[in-house]
Formats: sequence, C-alpha cells, structure tokens
Amino acid sequence: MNKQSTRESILKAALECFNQLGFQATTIEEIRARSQASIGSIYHHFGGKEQLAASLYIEGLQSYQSGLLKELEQYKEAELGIKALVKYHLQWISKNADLARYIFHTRQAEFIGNQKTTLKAMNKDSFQTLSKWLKPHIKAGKIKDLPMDVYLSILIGPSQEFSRHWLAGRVKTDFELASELLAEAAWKSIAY
Amino acid sequence: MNKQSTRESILKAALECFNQLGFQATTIEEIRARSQASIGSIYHHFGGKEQLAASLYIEGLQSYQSGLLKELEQYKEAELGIKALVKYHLQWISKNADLARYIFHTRQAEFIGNQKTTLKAMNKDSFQTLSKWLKPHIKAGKIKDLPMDVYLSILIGPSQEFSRHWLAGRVKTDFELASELLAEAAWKSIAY
DNA sequence: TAATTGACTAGAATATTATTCTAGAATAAT
DNA sequence: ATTATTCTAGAATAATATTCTAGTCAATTA
Repeated sequence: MNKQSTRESILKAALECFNQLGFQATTIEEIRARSQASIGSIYHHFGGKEQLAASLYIEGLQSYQSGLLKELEQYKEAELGIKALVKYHLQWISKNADLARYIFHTRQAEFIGNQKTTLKAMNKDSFQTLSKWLKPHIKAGKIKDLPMDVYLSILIGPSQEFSRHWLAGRVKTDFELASELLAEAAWKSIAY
Repeated sequence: MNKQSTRESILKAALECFNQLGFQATTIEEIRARSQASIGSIYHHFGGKEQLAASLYIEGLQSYQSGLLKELEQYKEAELGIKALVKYHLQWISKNADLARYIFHTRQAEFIGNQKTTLKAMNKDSFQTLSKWLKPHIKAGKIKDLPMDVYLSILIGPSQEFSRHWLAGRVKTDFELASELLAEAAWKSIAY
C-alpha cells in the first residue's frame, strides 16, 4: 500500500481537473479536495496554479521527448528511423491520452513565464538531436534537403494534427491503421 | 472619425491582452482600461470573461474558414485547388497574425461550454464542403483515396505545424518560400 | 538519546479579481 | 411623444487565489 507522494497526488488531481474543467475553471480548492492535500502543500510544492500547470506540462513533455529521441537513436537506417519516429509519437499519445490531451491541447503562452527558458532549452535540445540524426541521411541523398523548419513541419505536422483529432474523439479510422498510413506518408514525403 | 463600436473595442483590447498576458492573467479590469469601456458594457456584450474569449475565437475562426472555402471553390483542377488551399492558410495567418496566434495557440477546451455546439457545426460544415470538393478528384484517380481524417491530417498538418512555429517566432525560413515548399509538398503527398 | 534543522502540512486570514446589481442615458419602436 | 429596449456606469458583492503563522514529521548531528 505504498501511498503516492503528496506531490504526485496533486499533479494527478490537477491533470484530471485541467482536462475535465479547463485551466481557468479549476479552482485550487477543487485540486485540494481531489488530491486530499492541503492548500499549504500545494503552494509549498508548486507555488501557485500557474506553476502547477507549468510543471505538469514540462514534466510531461520531458517524458515524451526523451522517449522519442531514445527511440530514434536506435535506428541507423533512414526509413526505419523516420517511421519509428512517427509511430512512437502516435503510440505515446494513445498510451498517455490524458497527459497528451493536456500537453498538446494546451496553450503554451498561458503559464510560461519563468519556465520559458526551460522550455526553449528543451526544444532546442531535441531539435538539435534530430538535426544531427538527419544530417548524414541528407548528405547520403536518402532524404531531401529542405530548410530544417519546413522539414520538421512536413514530418511531424500530420501526426500532430491527427493526434489532436483523435484526442478530441473526432476520428473514425482505426488508430493502428492510421499509424501505418502516417508513417508511410511521412517517409514518402521526405524520401528522394 | 467613425468611432469603433464599443463591442469592437472590447474585442480588440481582449485580443491584445490574451496574446500579451495569456487568458488567465488578463483581468477584466485590464480589458476595461484598454478598451475604455465600462465593466457593465463588457458584461452586457459578452456575459463574462470566458464568453468573451469564446466570441473572439469563434468569430475569428469563422472569418478564416469562410475565406478558405470560398478560395477552394474557385478551382476546378485538383492540383491548383490543393495548392491554393495551403497558400490561403499560410497567407491568412501572416495577414492576421494576432488573431491567428490567438486562435491556433488556444486551448479549445478552455472556454467551450455553451459554444461547443456552434463550433462542432462549423467544423462539420467545412469538413463536408472539403470532402465534397475532393470526392470527384479521388474518383477521377487524381489524388489518393485515404480515410478522410488521415487525409486531412496529411494535407493540413504541415502548414498548421509550420504556422505555429512561425507565430512563435521560431522560424528562419522566408515565409514566401516556405509557402511554396509546403504547397508543393502537400500536393505531392496526396497526388497519385 | 536528545536537540536541531529543514522539509512539509494545515487551514485561517487576506488580497485579488470576477460577477452581479441598481440606476440612469441613449436609441429604437409604436 | 411615449414606451420599450439596448447600452453604459461603477459601486457592492461573491468567488477564488495567495500569503502567513503555527505547527508536525523525518532526517541529521552532537
């Protein structure tokens, strides 16, 4: 009966609330009630509602990103890597639907104040790792040479868009099938 | 010296505030001050902070969507239509950066309560118009036949993703160039 | 083991902010 | 011209976030 740490309970309750009620409509009181923590604890651990939202966002994104990059680095071959990337993205979202709903539906600008720096660093980091992985394949003529930002948009955009619809419950297509189709499409869109 | 209607001033001030400070951090008082309206007027016109945000969102989206569909319907030919679609999307975003920043960065779940129905209707509507336009081209074997939701993700996703980065100021590539590249890519990704 | 320290919990007190309400001005309808 | 309706104002109130003081607990040191 290993009790969840208070901090964990608060994060969990907050995620529930934010997804169910939206950020602005969830009150600290509601989070307190659901997590069975005290107001004092919440403020001790997070400092406020915004920072709480930010922690949730950043910790979630971190878990997603690190997994993504770890996955990618297991592949040497271009096609396999690209497809794995897309599949990982979709898999992670379906396995962590609540967190994904929060992270990928959320308006970043909302809470980022202090954390802006952290976030930028994280993005830059994974951007670079990705670029580094791609470079040799571009040089080898396996995949097209486009401006990196256009590149990423073409590669990630469709999965991102699809996930958004799926999370919102607006998708009829089987997730597995879609995953295959999107991986294939991503590869086709950048392969020579 | 045709004075902007009070309602307009409020919307304008709210957009400014939401983009600059984020939804949660903007106070009614700040909107009142910037719009030079009274608290009473704000509540009279919109009913509350959430509904104000919702109106901004819905009216903006409406303007975007109707333009998009009107543009599309001018083209009979598949390739031209698809490319025009992508270009319109990007153009609209660059011409209406503030509104776009608000609409496409915003977390829908946030305020949608009452308006949920309105929004669904709008989406369904444009979804259908789009499907109808695509159908003959699919039948004619000009473009691939994929599940419609996967289809739209591939078509719209990259531009959406690129816009997000551009609006966040994270893009180095020239917007015009990117626009061409993305239109081309969109076409390639669905053409037979 | 007792004392000390720092992290953590509690919830009442306070401050901030959203919303309601009452009154009146401007505009439109009859 | 009179009446109804929409709109503007801002003070009064209610809801909510945050701070503050007083503790508890668990680890560390003397």
